[in-house]
This record gives sequence, C-alpha cells and structure tokens, in this order.
Amino acid sequence: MKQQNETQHIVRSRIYDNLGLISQSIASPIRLRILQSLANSPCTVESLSVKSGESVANTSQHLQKMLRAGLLKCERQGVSRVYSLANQKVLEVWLALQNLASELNPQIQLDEETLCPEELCTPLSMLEVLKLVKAGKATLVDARELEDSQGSPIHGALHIPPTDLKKPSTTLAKNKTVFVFCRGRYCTLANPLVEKLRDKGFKAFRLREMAYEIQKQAEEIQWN
Amino acid sequence: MKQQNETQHIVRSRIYDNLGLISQSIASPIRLRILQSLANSPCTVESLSVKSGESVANTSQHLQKMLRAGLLKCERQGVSRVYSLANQKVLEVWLALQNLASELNPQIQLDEETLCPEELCTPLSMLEVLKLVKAGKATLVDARELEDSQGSPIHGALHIPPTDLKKPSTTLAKNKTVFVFCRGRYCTLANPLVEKLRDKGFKAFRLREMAYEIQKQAEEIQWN
DNA sequence: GTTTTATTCAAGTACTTTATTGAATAATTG
DNA sequence: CAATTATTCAATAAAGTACTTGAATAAAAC
Repeated sequence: MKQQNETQHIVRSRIYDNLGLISQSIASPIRLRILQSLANSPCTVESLSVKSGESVANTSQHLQKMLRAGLLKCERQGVSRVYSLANQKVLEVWLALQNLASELNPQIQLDEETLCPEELCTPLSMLEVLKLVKAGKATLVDARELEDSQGSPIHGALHIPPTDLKKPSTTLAKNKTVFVFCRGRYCTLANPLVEKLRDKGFKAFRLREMAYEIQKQAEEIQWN
Repeated sequence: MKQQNETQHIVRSRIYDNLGLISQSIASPIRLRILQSLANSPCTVESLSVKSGESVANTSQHLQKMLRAGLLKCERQGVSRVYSLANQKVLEVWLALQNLASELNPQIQLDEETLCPEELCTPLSMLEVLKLVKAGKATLVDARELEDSQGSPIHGALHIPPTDLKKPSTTLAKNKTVFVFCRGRYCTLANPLVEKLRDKGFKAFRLREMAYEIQKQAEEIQWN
C-alpha cells in the first residue's frame, strides 16, 4: 500500500513534468504565431520564417522545440521540410488559449476590436450562419490566401483571395447574404472584402472564427 | 492604408505578446499542479504549498505569476489569502492541455493507465452515465476530500470522502450501479472506493472526468 | 500594544531560454 | 560530381526564470 502510493507519486510527477514540457513548448509569442500559421496550412521553415518575421535559424529552432514536444510533424518534400500540426488537439489548446486571453485581458479585447470590428461582424452564431448557407440562403466566402485555402479547404465556401479584391473574378448572388471568414480573430483579410461587398450593395459580414472552427461546426451539423 | 497596416502590425504584436505571457504563466509543472488543485476548490498559499510539495515562498511566487497574468484571483479571508481561478476558461485550457498530452505522448498514456486503470472505468460516456443517474437507475458518488467537495459541489452526487473508506457511513442502493468520480484523470481517490464497493457486490465504476467536466455536462442536459 | 500567523518581498545564485552568428549537412539540380 | 538550396547544428552572449534564504508586512489574537 505504501509502495503503491510511492509509485503513484512518481508516475504523477512524470505526468506533470511532461505536461510542463508540452505547455513550455507553446509558451512564446513566436511559437504561437507559428502555430497560428500552421493552423491553416502546412509550411516550410522558410515560409514560416517570413510569416513570423524571424530569422530562418531561429524559426527552425522554435519549430524543433515544438517538434520534440510532439506538437508538430515534419516531412521532407523535395529540398524543403514541411511542418504541420501533429494533431487537431493542438488547435483545441490554441483556441482555448485565445478564448481565455480575450476574456481575461481588456487590452486584448480592445485590440481584437481593432482587428475584427464588431460593426463588420455578424450578430448570428456560427451555427445559424451555417444553417443559412446549407439552406442556400447565404454564401460562405473564404478570404484567405490561396495556400491556406488549399491547406484547409472548407467545403461549400467560395474562395476570393486578397489578390482578387480589385478585379473580382467571381459573381456572387445579389440576393444572398455573404459571410466571409479568414484565418480567425487576429486576421484582417476578411475586412476589406466585407467593406467592398457592402459598397457594392451586398449584405456582407465577417466571421470571427478560423477555418478549423467552421469545419468542426459544419461536421457537427451533419450528424444532427 | 499603409498606416493602417502598420497599426494592425503593432496591435497584432501586442496580442501575441500578451498571449505569450498568459501561456508562460501556466507553463510549469508546479503551476499546473496548482491549477489542478484550484480546479476543485479555492486554497490558501499554505495548503497549496503542502499539496504541491514546494516551499511557501516558492508557491507564493508561482501564484503571483499567475495572478499577474490574470489567471487567478485572490481575496483575504481572515489571516490568510485565498486564491482561486479567475475564470472557467482557465479550466478549459487546462483540460485541452490534458487531452492534447494524452494523445501526443505514449508515456503519458501508460502513466494515465497506472493512475486510472481501464478496468475500473466505465465504458459508458459521461452523457450516458448522467442520464442513468437522472433516471434514478444509478448513483453518482463524489470521492474527493471534504474541502474539494464543498468547493465545487456536484448536485445529485453522494459524497464519500477517503476517511469514510473503512467505516462507510452511508448506505447505497444495492440494485443501482455506482459511478465514482474524483479530481480527474491524474487522481486516484476513486480507485479504492470502487474496489471496495465491488468487493461488497456492487456494480461500481470510476469516471475519468473531473468535477468541472461533470458539472458542465450536467448543465447541458438541463437544456435539452 | 505586543505577539502570532500567513504571506510577500528582496537579494542572490544556479539554471534555462532566446537570438545571433557562421559552419555543417544532405538532398537536389545542372 | 560540383554547385545550389533548404535546413540544422554548435557556440555564444544576453535575458529571463527558478528556488532559497532571511527580512518585512499586515491583519488578527491575546
């Protein structure tokens, strides 16, 4: 009995040490940026280095830290190595952290409002939006870069990349409300598109959610 | 337009810095232990120091780190200060982290099995268990210490603290299955109780979930 | 109003993490 | 097979974090 308690104590310590390691491996602004990039599409070291604004060597080191903790996987593709999330649970932690932050910190609330103004956002819940889309009463638009749109495609969404802003190559049904999403609450790609569409007389709104959240919600609808 | 992009860049940097700060503030085995303790009931510095096995001064410093990040709140109660979670979103991050860890790391999977053996656990989902309990076909038992049971009481659960193991002061209906919960997947308080009940001829199982998860699920049932 | 109790603070040392540099590697291309 | 490309490695300096110690604080009890 005493021995058993000792074993439990050791095992528990090992668990908490491992949990510490995993949480350490996401605990840095740069690594969170990387995670956010990888949330949308797998990337090479160089492209992550550009996106995060860090040197290649530094980016590589951050990637390896997360790789060692098991958060990422890495595969060769020609000359490059392509990193991606090991697992969708990584995204769940990242989302939980975003939710926590915006609840805890008034500064973050203000900053989120700057990037993703209330006025542009729909008052509807994502569930309601998706139901409208499914019923053919609304159009869902993906405003992300081509790379991300291909990395995590959303079924039923029309892709209008930032490059198409000036010369919109697609025609949207005028009588349907348009809901635009991008890489989530800290991304502003959807904003100019919503504004442009409103100028043209559309009813247009942006969603705060990132593609993964939309995908997840859409899957849930399937089963009900 | 250029200026707007610059503003967005600054704002985004500030958000990521803040997110980094928050994630830093949970990234340590000791602080995760503290979080786990606080998930069940508010605690004084001294009791957390005992639970985590660290000196009072060190515990206090860890607490202040989380307090500064906004994760905790603190109020005086007589001579002592009582710390508690600022917000349930903190728990959501902690749970997401646990889920991630047990998916990523085979070592953690093994260790979890040691603390919370499959053989003791119910194959039913928590939703199914709660429905049985609600229908009066099963008994829900809280195996936590008195302090935790009072800190986060679960409506409809019968409390059998560890001290009651030898002289069970309560009588359970023999014809109902018994489901026991404690502080969650790294806690072993429920195990001896389940074994004891099985010896006595009960159908008894433990739940892996912590009180907060049970509470949350129970609330969801209310609305359906 | 002195003592007790619970907690924090300040200072110090040991350790870890970060970003930078330039060299090393290893698959691919010419 | 030499050159190119994408990435990692190794070494370093600077910054930040962790734990300990003993003193300081501040509310409560005597």
